[in-house]
Formats: sequence, structure tokens, C-alpha cells
Amino acid sequence: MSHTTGIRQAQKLKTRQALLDAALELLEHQSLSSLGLREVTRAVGVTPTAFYRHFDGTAALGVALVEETLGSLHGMIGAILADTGDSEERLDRSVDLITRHVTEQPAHFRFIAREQHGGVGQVRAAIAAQLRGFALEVAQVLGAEPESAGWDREDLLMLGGLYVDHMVLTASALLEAGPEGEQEVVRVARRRLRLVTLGRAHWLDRP
Amino acid sequence: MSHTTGIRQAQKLKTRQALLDAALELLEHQSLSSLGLREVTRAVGVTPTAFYRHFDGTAALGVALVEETLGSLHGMIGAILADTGDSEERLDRSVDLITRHVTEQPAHFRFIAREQHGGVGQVRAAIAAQLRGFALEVAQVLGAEPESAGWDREDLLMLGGLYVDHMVLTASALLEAGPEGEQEVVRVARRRLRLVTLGRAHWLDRP
DNA sequence: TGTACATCAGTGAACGCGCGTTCACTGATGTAC
DNA sequence: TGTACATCAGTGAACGCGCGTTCACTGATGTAC
Repeated sequence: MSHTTGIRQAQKLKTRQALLDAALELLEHQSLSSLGLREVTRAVGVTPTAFYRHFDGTAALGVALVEETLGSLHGMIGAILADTGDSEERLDRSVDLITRHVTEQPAHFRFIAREQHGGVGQVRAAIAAQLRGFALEVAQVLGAEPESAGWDREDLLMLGGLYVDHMVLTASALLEAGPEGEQEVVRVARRRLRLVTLGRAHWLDRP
Repeated sequence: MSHTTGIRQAQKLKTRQALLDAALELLEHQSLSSLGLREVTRAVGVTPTAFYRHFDGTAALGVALVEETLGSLHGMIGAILADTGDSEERLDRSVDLITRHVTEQPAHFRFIAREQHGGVGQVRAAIAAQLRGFALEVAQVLGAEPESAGWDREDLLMLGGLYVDHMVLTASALLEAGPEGEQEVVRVARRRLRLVTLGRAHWLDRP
């Protein structure tokens, strides 16, 4: 086994990543279902044929982008929610964290918001699976807290889903608002979270 | 003025409507940004050139579809919310009404869910404007209720927006779930609404 | 009512262009001995 | 270490096809008198 073994593989991965990056940029102003394979390879500087060495087609590339965007976020949720601090602080920190992530990699989040209900079934399914995973993680963290005593599994999942959907809506709203509208979006997002959290606190009081 | 005046206009409107209907059907499995003008005219049975007598391009057609889908829903919201009955009944009736509408015209709601964050800016803007209108209507109805005493305008709008976004998410979830998953979606949607309504009831108790 | 002209929704041919996919290929990297 | 063969990421030409948009047109509908 030589120390140079892997040059070929490294180059392949580099091209693959270049295809993903170029696609993400091109998707800022269009949907995946109208993204052309030739557009992507042209942006990277390889021949159209080379695309097939990495993906079956643009749908498969889309699925890979879902993994790239959301795959690395798992675990992070637990970290925020498990942090110390009262509920108000924790809630503000969550919104700040989303805002920071969206500001740092807007193209990734735009892609998710756009394709969550987009025209490519495989990608919708991949996003839905990831978001279901997040909802489950949130539900588990919340379920371990004293405030959740008496909650059943289904209600916890409902609440987890509500938080996750709210997170996605906030990300999308931030992108649509641009830098000058960011403050306003953050304000409303915080209030919404506060209202949901109030509902949570009184969930078991219901008639 | 002859009694036949308007034959030409009537025929034109008929063709225009045929274009809208055909487009909506074609959009079930793709996004507006990949919809071809020729696809639409082919489905209707007119020449591609005829398209330009009605719309500047597919983006303009999309804006017309937004109007067709959401324009007729205004006022309806007030009617549901203003109905008699306790809060639980009213809430269930709201979910039932959304479910019925989505089941009756799935293509229209799929279009809205898909293009709300889609790749065509003009259409995103048109949908956002309509939804903002709905949020305002909901806020006005809620604001007139005794439960809203002490609420300021901004919080009412926040709540109205929350209900509207929840409505859109529910519509999209119903479409994704299909007939066999409908029951489950309705169950979760009701619980979410109940939780938000609980949060509303305790909004002014917050520290 | 009848005639002569105006309007305009839809036609059909033509254009240049970029698309996705196929195929046999090349030459650098990897492996066996 | 050196050699001979295998692998395979990326090439480049070729294909048939549908796209959006233009243009001059046709003929039914509308209008003026």
C-alpha cells in the first residue's frame, strides 16, 4: 500500500463537491426541477458526461444536498435545548442560532425551504425524513425535562414537530426579508415561540 | 350594441381559463420554474403563439393562478371564525374546512404550497401578499373577541400569521399524506391548534 | 337591415439554441509481482 | 525499486428533440353608417 493511494479518490471527491457547490449557487434563483445538468458542469468546468460519474441525475444531486445541509445539524439541537438558563433565554438563543446559521450559509437553507414542498419527490422525501428526525430529537430532549411530566409520546412528537416547522419557517422568512428585515423577523419568531411555550406550560390543564 | 357583443371576449376568457387549468395539472409533478409554455399550449390544443395573447410568460400565468386560488378565499375565514360554538368546536371545524377544501381542489393548494418558497420571485411575492391579507383578516376577527382584551395590534398579527402558516402547513401535509394518511394529519393539526389556542389564553399572564 | 371597414384571437412556419444521454476514447493513478 | 497490466475519472463528438420567441397571416367578430 503506497502513501499516494487515494489521489484518484481525493480528486473525485473534489469534483463531486464542486458539483454540489455549483448546483447550490445556481439554485438560488430557480428550483431543482428546472436545474440543468449541463448548467452545473459548465459552472464547474467539466464536461457534461463527467456528471454521471457522481450522480444519476439532478434528483440524486438534490438528495445529496439535503444530506450535506441537514446531516450535520443533528445533535446540535440537543446541545441548544439542553443548555442551562431559563426558558426565555433558551428560546432567544434558539432563534439567534437559527439566524446565525441562515446568515452564514443562506444558499443551503434556501434550498431546503424551496424543495421541502418542491417538484422532486425523492428530494421532498429526503427532507421530510431529516425533519422527522429533528422532531424526534427535540421531542426526546423536551420529554426528559420536568415540564413534560405526564406528556405522552404522541403529544411530545407533536410539539417537537411544531418547533421544527417553526424553525424552517423562520429560516425561510429570514431569507425572504434580507438583512434589513432581519430584526423584524426575529422579533416575530421569538413571540411565536413564546406563545407555543406558554401553550406547552398549560397543555395538561386543558378540560 | 348587439346582443352578440362579447362572443369574442367570452371565447378569449375560455381559452385563458383552459391555459390556467392545464398549467395547474402540469404543475402537480413539477415546479413553475420548469413549466414550459409549449407544454401548456399543447395540453390545451392551441399554438404556442396564442399563449402570448393571455400572459407575458409562465411567471405571469403563475401570478394569475395565485389570484384564482387564494382570491376567492377571502372573507371565508371570517365566516368560520365568527361562527358560534365553543373554542374546541370552532377549532375542529376550521381543520375540517381546510381538509375539505384541500380534498376538493388538491392541485390549487399543492401549487400554493410549492410556490410559496419556489423559484419564481413574482409568484412568491403574490402568495406572500395574499397570506399577509389572510393573517390580517384573522387578526381582525380575533381582535374583536373578548379573549383578546389587552392584546396589542402587533401580537394579534403575530397570532393571525401563526394560524395562517399552520393552515398552509396542514394543507401541504394533507397532500403529502394522501387519503390513507389524512386522519393522522388531521389529528396532529388539531392538537397543534389546541396548543396555540392555549398559549393565546395565557398570553397576558406571562412574566 | 345591409354593407364596408376595423379589430384581434389564434395560426403556422421559421429561427437559433441548449438540453440529456450515448459512445468509444485517453491518460493518470492504482495494483500485482 | 521496476515493470506490465488494470482501473476509471474525465473527454469530446454526436444524436435527436423540445424550447421560447419572431413574424406575417387569416378569418370570425365587432362597429360605423
